[in-house]
Amino acid sequence: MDPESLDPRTQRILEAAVELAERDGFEAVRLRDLAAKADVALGTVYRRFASKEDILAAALELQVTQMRAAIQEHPIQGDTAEERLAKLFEMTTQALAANPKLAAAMLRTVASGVPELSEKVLRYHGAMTDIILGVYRGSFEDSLPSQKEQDLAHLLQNVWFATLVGWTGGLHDVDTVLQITNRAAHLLIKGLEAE
Amino acid sequence: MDPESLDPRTQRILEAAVELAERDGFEAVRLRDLAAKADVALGTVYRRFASKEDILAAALELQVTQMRAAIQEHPIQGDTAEERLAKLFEMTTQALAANPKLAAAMLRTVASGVPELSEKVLRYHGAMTDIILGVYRGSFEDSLPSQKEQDLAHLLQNVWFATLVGWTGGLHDVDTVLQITNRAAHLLIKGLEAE
DNA sequence: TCAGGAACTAGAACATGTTCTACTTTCTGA
DNA sequence: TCAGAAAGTAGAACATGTTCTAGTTCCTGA
Repeated sequence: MDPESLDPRTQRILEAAVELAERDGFEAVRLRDLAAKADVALGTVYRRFASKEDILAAALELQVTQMRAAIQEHPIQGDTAEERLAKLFEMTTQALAANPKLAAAMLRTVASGVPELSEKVLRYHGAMTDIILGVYRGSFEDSLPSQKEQDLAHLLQNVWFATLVGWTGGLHDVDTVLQITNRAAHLLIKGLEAE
Repeated sequence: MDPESLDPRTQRILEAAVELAERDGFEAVRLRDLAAKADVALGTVYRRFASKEDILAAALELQVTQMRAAIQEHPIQGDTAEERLAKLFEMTTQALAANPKLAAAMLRTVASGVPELSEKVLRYHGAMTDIILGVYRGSFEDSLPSQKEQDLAHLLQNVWFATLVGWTGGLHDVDTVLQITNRAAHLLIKGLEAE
């Protein structure tokens, strides 16, 4: 999922989608505009992607995969798992908040429930869980994570995702996203210890 | 939000939307079909609702409000909060699973991030939090809930929501939704006790 | 009662996602 | 090298969400 590994047309299509979504959101990713911007024919877009949402799902996958690589490259520092997780969520949430319209478009795609997307959504999900797990443990060595660790990673991802959805829906602001997610991390870790 | 309190045309529009979504999902809620089924003109649909998603958001709000009334009427029995919450999630998840396409359409709407929907989404959210809080406490008396109780309700709702989205997206099955949600309830309650 | 306005209706019109067609260009393997 | 396949292109065509128009019906307040 290296962007370089993609053929040039696919790369241009994804770049154009991201730019359009950044500027004006999901509806602004008009496929005629997208094709023009990427300098391909509309038919070519549809040869490579099944739908508009498929394009955005691919863009998301790409971004998350790059993020995982970046974090493995420059590990997050911190003495406790809770600290490291707080930094992770701070970083990633700020990154999303820097382009709120793009973030909303991608979250909407993940939540669309379109069966054709499940493969890509699953890969996004897996990458995100890996990241959380790696940060929690403080390393990306691949000794098998315990069931408890997996539960924690999965639950935190769910809380973060749902809270971000609330943010994109105008239910609360970015700070609230972090507060809620950190509260969840705190409580879940405490709960696991108490078990 | 009593369905009876709605004017007949609005009621017919919402009923038609739910029927179409139950049978064939979000895309099948074609507004021309919907208007025909509800026996109103297309213009009337747009006089009452801002968009297709606005209709589904209204339908969701209605269903959740009815659910809250039903639960207040017939409280969930159980000795511990954890038991009662497990029953609540079991009931509600099964109810959604009985009409998976409708459920997917509604969740997709909640996650769409369309700003115009935020008012309705907020009301849905509030009603759902009330339900969880009431079940947790074992009563709907309105003594002020503590911050901890609110946190718990909010977090559980997030986990449940995100997991349902995963289910509608084909990431896992209904049983998994319940396992994850119950695990979260267990850990969060433990975490709160340990604090 | 009735004038004026609000809501409704049928249907055209428009925007955009998606598909299809006819033709051209590029790649691939014998 | 070159024939056939695969991929690309321009653009028409179609489906459906959304808006608009013209005319009708219904309600409300003086």
